[in-house]
Amino acid sequence: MNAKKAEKISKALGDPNRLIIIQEIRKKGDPLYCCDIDNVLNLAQPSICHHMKLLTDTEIVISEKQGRNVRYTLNDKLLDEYIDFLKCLKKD
Amino acid sequence: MNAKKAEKISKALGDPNRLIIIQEIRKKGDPLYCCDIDNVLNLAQPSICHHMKLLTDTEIVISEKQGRNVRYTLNDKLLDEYIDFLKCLKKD
DNA sequence: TTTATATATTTAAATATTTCGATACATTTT
DNA sequence: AAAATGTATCGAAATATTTAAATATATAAA
Repeated sequence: MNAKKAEKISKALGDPNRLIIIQEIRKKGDPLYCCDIDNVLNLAQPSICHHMKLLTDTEIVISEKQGRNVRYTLNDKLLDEYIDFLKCLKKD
Repeated sequence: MNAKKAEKISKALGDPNRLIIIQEIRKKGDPLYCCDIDNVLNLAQPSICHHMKLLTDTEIVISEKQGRNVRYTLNDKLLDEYIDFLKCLKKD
């Protein structure tokens, strides 16, 4: 992973609401719908939508349209690549 | 590490200049002075200072005053804790 | 096919971040 | 003690991010 990508992911993770969203996806066992987040976050629907867009744009969260819902899952592979980037920042 | 701390670190890493600074500290073998960064970054001195403050506030970078210079090193321990936090976001 | 539900987009305001010039402070050198 | 050097702070402008109201779109249910 290059620095630009790591920067984007860091930025995506650098917000309290988005961290809660990610933890919620993780907690739910994975597949989670947009509306599930309404219950956890004290935000208007467009705000949640904005955060979801940010997370899916970086691909750290993957979205799949399912009927009129959207199903979200964590991109474990990309998370691993991000972790590897961070490990490289330490001594070899 | 709690989410609040992880958020701060993510935010600190979510900037191209700060990532360059961190990579530069890493590249240099570790101890690096503030003025070393002038050569790498196209930023005014107060801007660099601002970024260094942000990085040291989160403790991801450690500063030690040495004469009229400041010596910077990476906090590998905290980086590890951050990595552990990220690992917990994945499936157990 | 009208109505209801879930999500997305647009627009605008509030807030936060980034940047730099001016200046201050601390230490070292002369 | 004065000058030089390295870093920090203040204040302000430019830019980016976060938020929500209004509205749009897409699918499902009635």
